[in-house]
This record gives sequence, C-alpha cells and structure tokens, in this order.
Amino acid sequence: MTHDDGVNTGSDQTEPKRRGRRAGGEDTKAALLAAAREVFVERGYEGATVRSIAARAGVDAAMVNHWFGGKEALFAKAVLQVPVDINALVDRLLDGPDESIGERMVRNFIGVWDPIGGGPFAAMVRSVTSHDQVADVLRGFFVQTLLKRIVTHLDVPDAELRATLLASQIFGMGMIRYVVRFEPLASADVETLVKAIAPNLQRYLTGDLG
Amino acid sequence: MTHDDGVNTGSDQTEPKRRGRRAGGEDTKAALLAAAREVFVERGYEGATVRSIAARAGVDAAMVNHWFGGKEALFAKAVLQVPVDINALVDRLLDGPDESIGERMVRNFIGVWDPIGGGPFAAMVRSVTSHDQVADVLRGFFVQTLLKRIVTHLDVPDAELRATLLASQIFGMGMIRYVVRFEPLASADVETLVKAIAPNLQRYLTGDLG
DNA sequence: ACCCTATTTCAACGCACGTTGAAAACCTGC
DNA sequence: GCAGGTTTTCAACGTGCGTTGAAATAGGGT
Repeated sequence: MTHDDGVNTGSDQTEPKRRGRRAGGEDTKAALLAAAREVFVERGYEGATVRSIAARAGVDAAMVNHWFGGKEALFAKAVLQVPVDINALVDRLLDGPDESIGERMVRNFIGVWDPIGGGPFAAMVRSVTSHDQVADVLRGFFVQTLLKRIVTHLDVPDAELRATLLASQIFGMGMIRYVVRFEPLASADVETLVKAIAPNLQRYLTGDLG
Repeated sequence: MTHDDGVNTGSDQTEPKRRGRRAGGEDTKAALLAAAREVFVERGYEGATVRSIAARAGVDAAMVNHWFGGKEALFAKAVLQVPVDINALVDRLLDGPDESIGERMVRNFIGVWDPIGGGPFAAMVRSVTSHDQVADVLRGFFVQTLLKRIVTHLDVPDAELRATLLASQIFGMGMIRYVVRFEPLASADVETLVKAIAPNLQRYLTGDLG
C-alpha cells in the first residue's frame, strides 16, 4: 500500500495517449520483460499485478496478453531469465586451489548480491516459498547447474551431502543478511564474513564429516 | 486454480444451512484459528482467502470479521501463536556442557520441526518474506528471546556476531531441509546431520573466528 | 498514394476478494 | 414461555484483478 508507480514521463497534457504502433526505436516486449523482472522482484508473483507491470513499462496492460499470452507466461519468461549467470559463477568458484573454494564462495556470493541490495535475493526466496511451480523450476535449476558441477569437481565421498550442507550455510547467510537482517551479520564487511564462514564451508567441502 | 476445498461433511441435503447459534460443543473461534493456521501455512497470506479459511472451519466467511475483526487481525492471532515455546527450548540448549551446545542445537531444532513436517517452518519463512509487519514482529521476537539469551550465556568476544552466524547455519539447514528440500540433506537422519553440522555450530560458538 | 497488417489503447466483461448489514436461529435468564 | 442478547448465515456492495474484442493509429510494400 501507500506506494504509487511513477509513470509520468514529464508531459502533463490531458489528451489521451496516442494509439497505434510506436515510433521506431521502442521495443515494448523488452520493456515489459524488464519491468516484469523489477516488479516480480519487488512484490512477488501474486503481488505484482499485470497493470502495475504495464505501467512501469509505460504501456497498456493488454500488451502483456498480446506479447506473452498472459501473466503466467510473462512470469515464466521473466523469472527464468533473472538468475545471474550461474555457470560463469561456478567457473570462478572452481578456478583455484581446492583449499580456498570456501573463501571464494563467500566472496562471490556477497559480491553478487550486495551490489544489487539483496532485494532480488529476497524475491527469489519469496518465489520459492509462495509459488510451487516456480519453486520446482528453480530447485531443478540449482540442483542441476550449481550443485551438480561442484559435486563432480570434488573427489570426496558423500559429495551430494557435502553440496547440500554447503548450500545450507550459503543460503542461511543470505537469509540472515538480506531477508531477516540480523545484526551484526547483516552489516558485516566481507573480510569478517570470510574469516568466520569460509572455514566452515571448507570443512563441508573437503573436511571430515564423520 | 483447479483446486477446490472439500467442505462436504457428508449430508447432501439441499436445504440451506441452519442459522443461529451452534449446538453446545462447537467453538467456531477456535475452529477458525486452527483453520487459519493450516491455510496460511499452505498458501501464504495473500493466497489464503478468508472464504477458504472459513470453509475449512465449516463456517461462514463473515465469522472472521465477527470474531477477529478482519483478515489482518486473524493472521496476527493465528501466526503469532504458532512459535514453539522458545524459552523452554533455550533452556534445553544451555543445560549441559558448552562444548556440546552445537550438537544440542541440531538435535532440538530437528526434534521440533521434523515431527510437525516442516510445513510451519516454511510458513514462518513465507510470512517473513511476504508480510513486512509480521517480519518485524518475528525478527524482534527471535533477537530478544533466542539470540540474546544465548549471547549472555556465552563468555566470548563477538558474541552477537557468533549468534547471528549460528542463526545463519540453523536457518539455512531449515531452508534446505524443509522449504527447498535439497537431497540428501532433506532426508538425512539426525545422527548424520549432528556429525556434519554440530562441529561448525560449535566453532561459531566457542571457536576462533579471526 | 493506397491498402494491409502489425501494434497499441480503450472500454468493458466476468470473477474473486474482503467486508458489511440485516435477517434468522439459537441459548439464557427470568 | 417470553424477552433479550448472542451467534450464525445470507445477500449484497465496492474494489481490483486478468483478460478480451474492437477501434484507432502507425509503418511497410507495391
């Protein structure tokens, strides 16, 4: 509530918007996708209305149906394109000595999410917990592209268990830092977190679990 | 969509439901609370409609307003009554040698959430991520009753940081096990998790973070 | 220039939501 | 057994949603 979408692009003329095809440079399909990513991130699936997305894109709500066929389809197209380039991220993680993978994980995770403010992280969690269809998609996605690559790179027993333990610590750090915001972890600098958390990740990766 | 609430309690008589006060034994206020907890857990705040909650309770939707004053108030009453008795839980955690607090944390956490299926845990997360008002309440609650007591019991530097690190690992384990359900962690038995996670918790509690 | 088609806005539909006021059924105290 | 209050259902309201069909406007081909 109490939040209005700023749509005015300056002109305060009272004439209705012109219809018909836009001037050359515009691409409403791309504008809708960008707006959808923003609004889905801010409000979650149910909270993000087609009308607000269209308003953000500066376009009529009917365009969502015309270009994507409906809200559901737009959501699929928009969200499944959101995830950061996970493969490149895993490359960076695995590139280097195995003894410092934990440290690189902490640095990369914070390096990715801190600059964009953690909002998208909270949105991802919101999607996972509130929209079963997308939860399944994201689950499969993470398991296949992230965990599987790490697992096959490690030459240790119980690789799958180690990978999920790893995920639990990273995910938990994200929850505390970006979603529930417990201090002082939420405001701690990278070096502090690396020194505190990396050794525990390292133990999950290559240490003795049992 | 495509999901109907089964409300029929057997009789297929076409006569409308009788009005007026119920027969003696019933307590619709309690029935609404129970139904609300279930439906809020299953669908989240926005997804849980007043009508579906009332239907689950076998009662008219207007009862929500009559007994609680509205959906918002019902949500507050229902959700804020969910949390397990945290104080008793902290007692159990701190009762014993400091060297095995980590192990007791894992055992107690799993002992609490596993029997109730993890659904309420997912609901808590859903509440935190989708409803700011409740997020604040829960945040204050956890910080004051859980973290503060552990912090004052520990005689170590950086107690607050240690407490939040602890929370990150426990919370993350809950997310992986109950919400996103990554295997094999989601199905691992308690002993496996104790051996894997407890040492890391113990390091956060009493180890060297520097 | 002219038609044709793609693009866009507009107005309206149907639906589901939370909420409300009044009527009906029940219980309690006298 | 009747009066008064409590509990419950019912019907309706207003709102906002996603979606739809038609009208309006622009560009592209010939």
